[in-house]
Amino acid sequence: MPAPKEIKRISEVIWEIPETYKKGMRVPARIYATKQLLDAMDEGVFEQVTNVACLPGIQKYALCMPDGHWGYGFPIGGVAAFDFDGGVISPGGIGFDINCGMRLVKTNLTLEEVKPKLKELVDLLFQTVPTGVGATGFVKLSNSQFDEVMVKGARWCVEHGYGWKEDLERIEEHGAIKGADPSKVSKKARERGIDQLGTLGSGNHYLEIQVVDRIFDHNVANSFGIEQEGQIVVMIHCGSRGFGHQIATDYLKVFLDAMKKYGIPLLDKELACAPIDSPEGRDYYSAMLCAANMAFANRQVILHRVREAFEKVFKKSAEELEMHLVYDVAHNIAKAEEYEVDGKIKKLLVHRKGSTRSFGPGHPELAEIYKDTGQPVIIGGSMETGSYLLVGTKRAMEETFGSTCHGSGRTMSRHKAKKEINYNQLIKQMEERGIYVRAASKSGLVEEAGAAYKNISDVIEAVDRAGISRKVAALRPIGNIKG
DNA sequence: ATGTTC
Repeated sequence: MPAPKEIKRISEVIWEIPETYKKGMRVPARIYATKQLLDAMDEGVFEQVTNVACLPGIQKYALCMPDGHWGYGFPIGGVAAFDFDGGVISPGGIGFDINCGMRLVKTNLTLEEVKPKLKELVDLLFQTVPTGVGATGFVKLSNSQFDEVMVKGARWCVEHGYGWKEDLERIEEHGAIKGADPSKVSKKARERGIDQLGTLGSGNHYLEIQVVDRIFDHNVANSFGIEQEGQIVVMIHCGSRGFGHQIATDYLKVFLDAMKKYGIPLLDKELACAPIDSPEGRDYYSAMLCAANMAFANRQVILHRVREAFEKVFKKSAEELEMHLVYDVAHNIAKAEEYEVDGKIKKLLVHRKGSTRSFGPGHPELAEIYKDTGQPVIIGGSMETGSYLLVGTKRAMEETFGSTCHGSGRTMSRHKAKKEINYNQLIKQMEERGIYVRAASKSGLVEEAGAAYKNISDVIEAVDRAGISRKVAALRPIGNIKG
Protein backbone atom coordinates (compact mmCIF):
# COMPACT_ATOMS: atom_id res chain seq x y z
CA MET A 1 0.00 0.00 0.00
CA PRO A 2 1.37 3.45 -0.83
CA ALA A 3 2.32 5.94 1.87
CA PRO A 4 0.05 9.02 2.17
CA LYS A 5 0.81 11.68 -0.43
CA GLU A 6 1.62 14.18 2.34
CA ILE A 7 4.71 12.20 3.36
CA LYS A 8 8.00 14.13 3.00
CA ARG A 9 11.45 12.63 2.56
CA ILE A 10 13.73 14.06 5.28
CA SER A 11 16.80 11.98 4.40
CA GLU A 12 17.65 8.79 2.54
CA VAL A 13 15.97 6.73 5.27
CA ILE A 14 13.70 9.14 7.20
CA TRP A 15 10.14 10.02 6.13
CA GLU A 16 7.79 12.48 7.82
CA ILE A 17 4.01 12.80 7.89
CA PRO A 18 3.23 16.39 9.00
CA GLU A 19 0.82 17.37 11.78
CA THR A 20 -1.56 18.75 9.16
CA TYR A 21 -2.22 15.22 7.86
CA LYS A 22 -4.84 14.45 10.48
CA LYS A 23 -6.90 16.48 12.93
CA GLY A 24 -5.58 16.11 16.46
CA MET A 25 -1.94 15.33 15.67
CA ARG A 26 0.26 17.04 18.27
CA VAL A 27 3.57 16.14 16.62
CA PRO A 28 4.64 14.87 13.19
CA ALA A 29 5.11 11.13 12.58
CA ARG A 30 8.48 9.86 11.37
CA ILE A 31 9.18 6.55 9.70
CA TYR A 32 12.69 5.13 9.36
CA ALA A 33 12.89 3.05 6.19
CA THR A 34 14.46 2.76 2.78
CA LYS A 35 12.17 3.72 -0.12
CA GLN A 36 11.71 0.02 -0.82
CA LEU A 37 10.68 -0.84 2.76
CA LEU A 38 8.40 2.20 2.96
CA ASP A 39 6.60 1.14 -0.23
CA ALA A 40 6.10 -2.34 1.20
CA MET A 41 4.59 -1.12 4.49
CA ASP A 42 0.90 -1.75 5.07
CA GLU A 43 -1.42 1.23 5.17
CA GLY A 44 -2.18 0.44 8.80
CA VAL A 45 1.28 1.64 9.83
CA PHE A 46 0.60 5.19 8.58
CA GLU A 47 -2.84 5.20 10.16
CA GLN A 48 -1.55 3.94 13.50
CA VAL A 49 1.60 6.03 13.77
CA THR A 50 -0.42 9.20 13.09
CA ASN A 51 -3.01 8.09 15.70
CA VAL A 52 -0.18 7.79 18.23
CA ALA A 53 0.86 11.35 17.31
CA CYS A 54 -2.51 12.51 18.73
CA LEU A 55 -1.97 11.17 22.25
CA PRO A 56 -1.59 13.68 25.13
CA GLY A 57 1.96 14.62 26.11
CA ILE A 58 3.73 13.01 23.13
CA GLN A 59 7.16 14.54 22.49
CA LYS A 60 8.91 15.43 19.22
CA TYR A 61 7.67 12.64 16.91
CA ALA A 62 5.62 9.46 16.84
CA LEU A 63 8.21 7.08 15.40
CA CYS A 64 8.16 3.85 13.44
CA MET A 65 11.17 1.65 12.67
CA PRO A 66 11.85 -0.06 9.29
CA ASP A 67 10.44 -3.38 10.52
CA GLY A 68 7.14 -1.62 11.30
CA HIS A 69 3.83 -3.29 10.66
CA TRP A 70 0.20 -3.14 11.81
CA GLY A 71 -0.24 -3.92 15.51
CA TYR A 72 -2.70 -3.52 18.39
CA GLY A 73 -3.31 0.26 18.51
CA PHE A 74 0.32 1.26 18.00
CA PRO A 75 2.34 -0.16 15.09
CA ILE A 76 4.82 -2.92 15.92
CA GLY A 77 8.16 -1.19 15.44
CA GLY A 78 6.75 1.91 17.16
CA VAL A 79 8.50 4.32 19.52
CA ALA A 80 6.67 7.07 21.40
CA ALA A 81 7.90 9.21 24.31
CA PHE A 82 5.51 10.98 26.68
CA ASP A 83 6.21 13.76 29.16
CA PHE A 84 5.75 12.59 32.78
CA ASP A 85 4.05 15.94 33.22
CA GLY A 86 0.73 15.57 31.36
CA GLY A 87 1.59 12.55 29.23
CA VAL A 88 0.01 9.10 29.07
CA ILE A 89 0.98 5.45 29.42
CA SER A 90 -0.65 2.97 27.03
CA PRO A 91 -0.54 -0.86 27.04
CA GLY A 92 -0.97 -0.74 23.23
CA GLY A 93 2.38 1.06 23.02
CA ILE A 94 4.13 -1.73 24.91
CA GLY A 95 2.48 -4.87 23.57
CA PHE A 96 0.70 -7.81 25.15
CA ASP A 97 3.97 -9.68 25.60
CA ILE A 98 5.53 -7.29 28.11
CA ASN A 99 9.35 -7.38 27.92
CA CYS A 100 9.44 -9.69 25.00
CA GLY A 101 13.16 -9.54 24.31
CA MET A 102 16.37 -11.09 23.05
CA ARG A 103 19.24 -12.73 24.86
CA LEU A 104 22.54 -13.73 23.22
CA VAL A 105 25.09 -16.11 24.76
CA LYS A 106 28.57 -16.79 23.38
CA THR A 107 30.63 -20.00 23.48
CA ASN A 108 34.21 -20.81 22.49
CA LEU A 109 33.00 -23.69 20.30
CA THR A 110 33.29 -23.70 16.52
CA LEU A 111 30.86 -24.91 13.87
CA GLU A 112 33.07 -27.98 13.22
CA GLU A 113 32.92 -28.97 16.90
CA VAL A 114 29.15 -28.52 17.20
CA LYS A 115 28.02 -30.02 13.89
CA PRO A 116 28.38 -33.71 14.90
CA LYS A 117 26.54 -33.06 18.19
CA LEU A 118 23.89 -30.70 16.84
CA LYS A 119 20.91 -33.07 16.88
CA GLU A 120 21.75 -34.34 20.36
CA LEU A 121 22.06 -30.75 21.60
CA VAL A 122 18.84 -29.51 20.02
CA ASP A 123 16.89 -32.59 21.17
CA LEU A 124 18.14 -32.13 24.74
CA LEU A 125 17.25 -28.42 24.73
CA PHE A 126 13.81 -29.30 23.38
CA GLN A 127 13.31 -31.50 26.47
CA THR A 128 14.63 -29.08 29.08
CA VAL A 129 13.20 -25.80 27.75
CA PRO A 130 9.40 -26.30 27.57
CA THR A 131 7.85 -24.82 24.43
CA GLY A 132 4.39 -24.21 23.05
CA VAL A 133 1.14 -22.64 24.19
CA GLY A 134 0.47 -23.20 27.87
CA ALA A 135 3.89 -24.72 28.56
CA THR A 136 4.85 -24.90 32.23
CA GLY A 137 8.37 -24.95 33.62
CA PHE A 138 10.43 -26.90 36.14
CA VAL A 139 10.88 -24.07 38.65
CA LYS A 140 8.32 -24.41 41.45
CA LEU A 141 7.51 -21.13 43.15
CA SER A 142 5.43 -20.25 46.19
CA ASN A 143 3.33 -17.08 45.97
CA SER A 144 5.85 -15.13 48.05
CA GLN A 145 8.72 -16.40 45.91
CA PHE A 146 6.85 -15.26 42.79
CA ASP A 147 6.53 -11.80 44.42
CA GLU A 148 10.31 -11.80 44.78
CA VAL A 149 10.74 -12.75 41.10
CA MET A 150 8.47 -9.82 40.11
CA VAL A 151 10.66 -7.39 42.07
CA LYS A 152 14.15 -8.87 41.69
CA GLY A 153 13.87 -10.34 38.19
CA ALA A 154 17.03 -12.08 36.97
CA ARG A 155 18.74 -11.28 40.29
CA TRP A 156 16.36 -13.69 42.04
CA CYS A 157 17.45 -16.42 39.62
CA VAL A 158 21.16 -15.84 40.17
CA GLU A 159 20.62 -15.85 43.96
CA HIS A 160 18.85 -19.21 43.60
CA GLY A 161 21.51 -20.92 41.48
CA TYR A 162 20.19 -20.15 38.01
CA GLY A 163 23.16 -18.37 36.51
CA TRP A 164 26.31 -16.41 37.24
CA LYS A 165 26.71 -13.16 39.12
CA GLU A 166 28.36 -11.55 36.05
CA ASP A 167 25.19 -12.24 34.01
CA LEU A 168 23.42 -9.39 35.80
CA GLU A 169 25.62 -6.58 34.48
CA ARG A 170 25.00 -7.95 30.97
CA ILE A 171 21.23 -7.39 31.09
CA GLU A 172 19.32 -4.17 30.39
CA GLU A 173 18.69 -2.56 33.83
CA HIS A 174 20.73 -5.43 35.37
CA GLY A 175 17.69 -7.65 34.97
CA ALA A 176 15.56 -5.89 37.61
CA ILE A 177 13.77 -2.59 36.95
CA LYS A 178 12.96 -0.53 40.04
CA GLY A 179 9.31 0.29 40.77
CA ALA A 180 7.66 -3.12 40.33
CA ASP A 181 4.80 -3.66 42.79
CA PRO A 182 3.28 -7.19 43.02
CA SER A 183 0.19 -5.83 44.83
CA LYS A 184 -0.86 -4.25 41.50
CA VAL A 185 -0.97 -7.65 39.74
CA SER A 186 -4.32 -9.48 39.55
CA LYS A 187 -4.81 -12.95 41.05
CA LYS A 188 -5.53 -14.24 37.55
CA ALA A 189 -2.24 -12.92 36.14
CA ARG A 190 -0.40 -14.44 39.11
CA GLU A 191 -2.06 -17.83 38.56
CA ARG A 192 -1.18 -17.83 34.87
CA GLY A 193 2.45 -16.83 35.45
CA ILE A 194 3.53 -18.71 38.57
CA ASP A 195 4.58 -21.91 36.79
CA GLN A 196 5.88 -20.32 33.56
CA LEU A 197 9.45 -19.48 34.58
CA GLY A 198 11.96 -21.06 32.19
CA THR A 199 9.48 -21.61 29.34
CA LEU A 200 9.77 -20.41 25.76
CA GLY A 201 6.13 -20.02 24.69
CA SER A 202 4.82 -20.06 21.12
CA GLY A 203 4.43 -17.83 18.07
CA ASN A 204 7.71 -16.27 16.98
CA HIS A 205 9.49 -17.23 20.19
CA TYR A 206 12.47 -19.50 19.78
CA LEU A 207 15.81 -20.71 21.05
CA GLU A 208 18.42 -20.88 18.34
CA ILE A 209 21.95 -22.27 17.94
CA GLN A 210 23.75 -19.90 15.58
CA VAL A 211 27.12 -19.51 13.92
CA VAL A 212 28.87 -16.16 13.53
CA ASP A 213 28.63 -15.65 9.78
CA ARG A 214 30.34 -12.32 9.35
CA ILE A 215 31.96 -9.72 11.57
CA PHE A 216 31.58 -6.08 10.48
CA ASP A 217 33.31 -4.37 13.41
CA HIS A 218 36.06 -6.54 14.93
CA ASN A 219 36.87 -4.20 17.83
CA VAL A 220 33.30 -3.94 19.07
CA ALA A 221 32.59 -7.63 18.35
CA ASN A 222 35.64 -8.60 20.38
CA SER A 223 34.61 -6.52 23.34
CA PHE A 224 31.22 -8.29 23.24
CA GLY A 225 32.94 -11.73 23.20
CA ILE A 226 32.46 -12.39 19.48
CA GLU A 227 35.98 -13.29 18.37
CA GLN A 228 35.78 -15.05 15.03
CA GLU A 229 33.60 -16.15 12.17
CA GLY A 230 32.54 -19.77 12.67
CA GLN A 231 32.07 -19.27 16.44
CA ILE A 232 28.88 -20.74 17.98
CA VAL A 233 26.41 -18.54 19.88
CA VAL A 234 22.91 -19.12 21.28
CA MET A 235 19.99 -16.71 20.89
CA ILE A 236 16.85 -16.73 23.06
CA HIS A 237 13.68 -14.88 22.07
CA CYS A 238 10.79 -14.87 24.55
CA GLY A 239 8.94 -12.70 27.05
CA SER A 240 6.62 -12.76 30.06
CA ARG A 241 4.26 -15.46 28.69
CA GLY A 242 0.65 -15.54 29.94
CA PHE A 243 1.66 -13.38 32.93
CA GLY A 244 2.37 -10.20 30.96
CA HIS A 245 -0.51 -10.93 28.60
CA GLN A 246 -2.96 -11.01 31.50
CA ILE A 247 -1.57 -7.78 33.00
CA ALA A 248 -2.02 -6.02 29.64
CA THR A 249 -5.57 -7.37 29.32
CA ASP A 250 -6.47 -6.33 32.89
CA TYR A 251 -5.27 -2.74 32.51
CA LEU A 252 -6.67 -2.18 29.01
CA LYS A 253 -10.06 -2.61 30.64
CA VAL A 254 -9.20 -0.27 33.52
CA PHE A 255 -7.89 2.39 31.10
CA LEU A 256 -11.01 2.46 28.93
CA ASP A 257 -12.95 3.69 31.97
CA ALA A 258 -10.12 5.95 33.10
CA MET A 259 -10.10 7.76 29.73
CA LYS A 260 -13.67 8.95 30.24
CA LYS A 261 -12.81 10.07 33.75
CA TYR A 262 -9.78 12.08 32.57
CA GLY A 263 -11.48 13.37 29.41
CA ILE A 264 -8.97 11.85 26.98
CA PRO A 265 -10.55 11.57 23.50
CA LEU A 266 -10.78 7.97 22.26
CA LEU A 267 -9.54 7.61 18.67
CA ASP A 268 -9.35 3.86 18.80
CA LYS A 269 -10.27 1.50 21.64
CA GLU A 270 -6.87 -0.15 21.13
CA LEU A 271 -5.17 3.12 22.12
CA ALA A 272 -6.57 2.92 25.68
CA CYS A 273 -4.32 4.94 27.97
CA ALA A 274 -4.20 6.85 31.27
CA PRO A 275 -2.17 9.79 32.52
CA ILE A 276 1.25 8.56 33.72
CA ASP A 277 0.64 10.53 36.88
CA SER A 278 -2.78 9.07 37.78
CA PRO A 279 -3.64 6.17 40.14
CA GLU A 280 -4.55 3.97 37.13
CA GLY A 281 -1.41 4.93 35.19
CA ARG A 282 0.88 4.39 38.17
CA ASP A 283 -0.73 1.00 38.96
CA TYR A 284 -0.26 -0.26 35.40
CA TYR A 285 3.33 0.98 35.34
CA SER A 286 4.08 -0.91 38.59
CA ALA A 287 2.35 -4.08 37.32
CA MET A 288 3.98 -3.81 33.88
CA LEU A 289 7.38 -3.74 35.57
CA CYS A 290 6.49 -6.97 37.44
CA ALA A 291 6.00 -8.62 34.05
CA ALA A 292 9.19 -7.01 32.70
CA ASN A 293 11.18 -8.44 35.61
CA MET A 294 9.49 -11.84 35.26
CA ALA A 295 10.59 -11.89 31.59
CA PHE A 296 14.22 -11.14 32.54
CA ALA A 297 13.96 -14.03 35.03
CA ASN A 298 12.39 -16.28 32.41
CA ARG A 299 15.28 -15.73 29.99
CA GLN A 300 17.75 -16.17 32.88
CA VAL A 301 16.37 -19.64 33.74
CA ILE A 302 16.45 -20.57 30.05
CA LEU A 303 20.11 -19.48 29.85
CA HIS A 304 20.81 -21.77 32.81
CA ARG A 305 19.18 -24.69 30.96
CA VAL A 306 21.22 -23.88 27.86
CA ARG A 307 24.45 -23.97 29.87
CA GLU A 308 23.42 -27.30 31.44
CA ALA A 309 22.66 -28.81 28.02
CA PHE A 310 26.02 -27.70 26.57
CA GLU A 311 27.81 -29.11 29.65
CA LYS A 312 26.12 -32.47 29.20
CA VAL A 313 26.71 -32.74 25.46
CA PHE A 314 30.29 -31.37 25.31
CA LYS A 315 31.40 -32.80 28.70
CA LYS A 316 32.97 -29.52 29.81
CA SER A 317 31.80 -26.91 32.30
CA ALA A 318 29.98 -23.82 31.03
CA GLU A 319 32.93 -21.81 32.37
CA GLU A 320 35.34 -23.87 30.26
CA LEU A 321 33.05 -23.37 27.28
CA GLU A 322 33.19 -19.61 28.03
CA MET A 323 29.41 -19.34 27.88
CA HIS A 324 29.26 -15.68 28.81
CA LEU A 325 26.16 -13.62 28.24
CA VAL A 326 26.65 -11.06 25.45
CA TYR A 327 23.52 -9.12 26.41
CA ASP A 328 19.80 -9.28 27.16
CA VAL A 329 17.60 -6.49 25.83
CA ALA A 330 13.85 -5.81 25.84
CA HIS A 331 11.85 -4.82 22.75
CA ASN A 332 8.34 -4.47 24.28
CA ILE A 333 8.46 -2.09 27.23
CA ALA A 334 8.04 1.47 28.55
CA LYS A 335 10.95 3.07 30.43
CA ALA A 336 11.50 6.29 32.33
CA GLU A 337 14.42 8.03 30.60
CA GLU A 338 15.76 11.56 30.22
CA TYR A 339 16.09 13.36 26.87
CA GLU A 340 16.67 16.87 25.67
CA VAL A 341 13.50 18.41 24.26
CA ASP A 342 13.58 22.05 23.08
CA GLY A 343 16.86 22.62 24.89
CA LYS A 344 15.58 21.28 28.22
CA ILE A 345 16.25 17.90 29.86
CA LYS A 346 12.91 16.21 30.46
CA LYS A 347 11.89 12.96 32.14
CA LEU A 348 9.95 10.94 29.56
CA LEU A 349 8.20 7.59 29.47
CA VAL A 350 9.59 5.97 26.32
CA HIS A 351 7.28 3.30 24.89
CA ARG A 352 9.08 0.75 22.71
CA LYS A 353 6.90 -1.81 21.01
CA GLY A 354 8.85 -4.01 18.66
CA SER A 355 11.69 -1.58 19.10
CA THR A 356 15.01 -2.07 20.90
CA ARG A 357 16.88 0.27 23.21
CA SER A 358 20.04 1.48 21.45
CA PHE A 359 22.06 3.51 24.00
CA GLY A 360 25.33 4.85 22.65
CA PRO A 361 28.84 5.13 24.13
CA GLY A 362 29.16 6.91 27.46
CA HIS A 363 25.52 6.60 28.48
CA PRO A 364 25.44 6.83 32.29
CA GLU A 365 22.97 3.93 32.64
CA LEU A 366 25.25 1.42 30.90
CA ALA A 367 27.47 -1.03 32.79
CA GLU A 368 31.21 -0.29 32.69
CA ILE A 369 31.87 -3.03 30.07
CA TYR A 370 29.69 -1.20 27.50
CA LYS A 371 30.70 2.39 28.33
CA ASP A 372 33.22 2.73 25.49
CA THR A 373 31.24 0.94 22.79
CA GLY A 374 27.56 1.53 23.50
CA GLN A 375 25.18 -1.29 24.40
CA PRO A 376 24.80 -4.48 22.35
CA VAL A 377 21.55 -4.54 20.33
CA ILE A 378 20.25 -8.01 19.49
CA ILE A 379 18.04 -8.38 16.42
CA GLY A 380 16.35 -11.70 15.72
CA GLY A 381 15.42 -12.51 12.16
CA SER A 382 13.17 -15.37 11.20
CA MET A 383 14.44 -18.90 11.76
CA GLU A 384 15.80 -19.23 8.21
CA THR A 385 17.14 -15.79 7.36
CA GLY A 386 19.57 -15.13 10.19
CA SER A 387 20.02 -12.52 12.91
CA TYR A 388 22.26 -9.57 13.75
CA LEU A 389 24.28 -8.15 16.59
CA LEU A 390 24.36 -4.35 16.47
CA VAL A 391 25.61 -1.61 18.79
CA GLY A 392 23.82 1.49 20.10
CA THR A 393 24.76 5.01 18.99
CA LYS A 394 24.76 8.62 20.17
CA ARG A 395 22.62 9.45 17.14
CA ALA A 396 19.82 7.19 18.45
CA MET A 397 19.88 9.26 21.65
CA GLU A 398 19.41 12.43 19.60
CA GLU A 399 16.85 11.22 17.05
CA THR A 400 14.86 8.19 18.23
CA PHE A 401 14.81 8.34 22.05
CA GLY A 402 17.64 5.79 22.11
CA SER A 403 15.81 3.24 19.98
CA THR A 404 16.24 1.08 16.89
CA CYS A 405 14.44 -1.81 15.14
CA HIS A 406 13.72 -5.26 16.66
CA GLY A 407 13.46 -7.87 13.90
CA SER A 408 12.28 -8.62 10.41
CA GLY A 409 8.55 -8.01 10.63
CA ARG A 410 5.97 -10.20 8.90
CA THR A 411 4.95 -9.82 5.26
CA MET A 412 2.62 -12.84 5.14
CA SER A 413 -0.20 -13.40 7.61
CA ARG A 414 -0.09 -16.49 9.80
CA HIS A 415 -3.19 -17.72 7.99
CA LYS A 416 -1.62 -17.29 4.56
CA ALA A 417 1.62 -18.97 5.67
CA LYS A 418 -0.35 -21.99 6.90
CA LYS A 419 -2.08 -22.26 3.53
CA GLU A 420 0.96 -21.74 1.33
CA ILE A 421 3.84 -23.43 3.14
CA ASN A 422 4.17 -27.19 3.47
CA TYR A 423 5.57 -28.47 6.77
CA ASN A 424 7.51 -31.47 5.40
CA GLN A 425 8.99 -29.45 2.55
CA LEU A 426 10.07 -26.69 4.94
CA ILE A 427 11.77 -29.16 7.31
CA LYS A 428 13.57 -30.77 4.35
CA GLN A 429 14.67 -27.43 2.90
CA MET A 430 15.99 -26.34 6.27
CA GLU A 431 17.88 -29.60 6.79
CA GLU A 432 19.46 -29.24 3.36
CA ARG A 433 20.74 -25.86 4.45
CA GLY A 434 22.12 -27.32 7.66
CA ILE A 435 19.39 -26.15 10.04
CA TYR A 436 17.99 -28.77 12.44
CA VAL A 437 14.67 -27.77 13.95
CA ARG A 438 12.35 -29.12 16.66
CA ALA A 439 8.92 -27.51 16.95
CA ALA A 440 6.07 -27.91 19.42
CA SER A 441 3.52 -27.70 16.60
CA LYS A 442 3.52 -28.08 12.81
CA SER A 443 1.39 -25.00 12.22
CA GLY A 444 3.60 -23.01 14.59
CA LEU A 445 6.61 -23.82 12.43
CA VAL A 446 5.15 -22.97 9.00
CA GLU A 447 3.76 -19.70 10.37
CA GLU A 448 7.33 -18.67 11.15
CA ALA A 449 8.92 -19.68 7.84
CA GLY A 450 11.42 -17.19 6.42
CA ALA A 451 9.14 -16.64 3.41
CA ALA A 452 6.55 -15.08 5.76
CA TYR A 453 8.97 -12.32 6.82
CA LYS A 454 10.66 -9.23 5.40
CA ASN A 455 14.32 -9.66 4.53
CA ILE A 456 16.18 -8.93 7.77
CA SER A 457 19.20 -7.53 5.89
CA ASP A 458 17.08 -4.74 4.35
CA VAL A 459 15.87 -3.71 7.80
CA ILE A 460 19.42 -3.75 9.19
CA GLU A 461 20.76 -1.68 6.26
CA ALA A 462 18.09 0.93 6.97
CA VAL A 463 18.94 1.36 10.68
CA ASP A 464 22.69 1.22 9.98
CA ARG A 465 22.41 3.91 7.27
CA ALA A 466 20.22 6.01 9.55
CA GLY A 467 22.95 5.69 12.19
CA ILE A 468 20.53 4.72 14.99
CA SER A 469 22.57 1.52 15.54
CA ARG A 470 25.59 0.03 13.76
CA LYS A 471 26.28 -3.46 12.40
CA VAL A 472 28.65 -5.58 14.48
CA ALA A 473 28.07 -9.18 13.34
CA ALA A 474 25.71 -11.31 11.27
CA LEU A 475 24.55 -14.63 12.74
CA ARG A 476 23.24 -17.67 10.85
CA PRO A 477 20.99 -20.38 12.38
CA ILE A 478 22.00 -24.07 12.52
CA GLY A 479 19.58 -25.37 15.16
CA ASN A 480 16.20 -24.10 16.30
CA ILE A 481 13.59 -24.88 18.93
CA LYS A 482 10.18 -23.34 18.30
CA GLY A 483 6.93 -23.09 20.15
C1' DA B 1 1.97 -12.56 21.80
C1' DT B 2 -2.02 -15.64 24.40
C1' DG B 3 -4.78 -21.68 29.10
C1' DT B 4 -4.54 -19.14 20.31
C1' DT B 5 -12.73 -16.20 20.87
C1' DC B 6 -12.69 -15.06 29.52
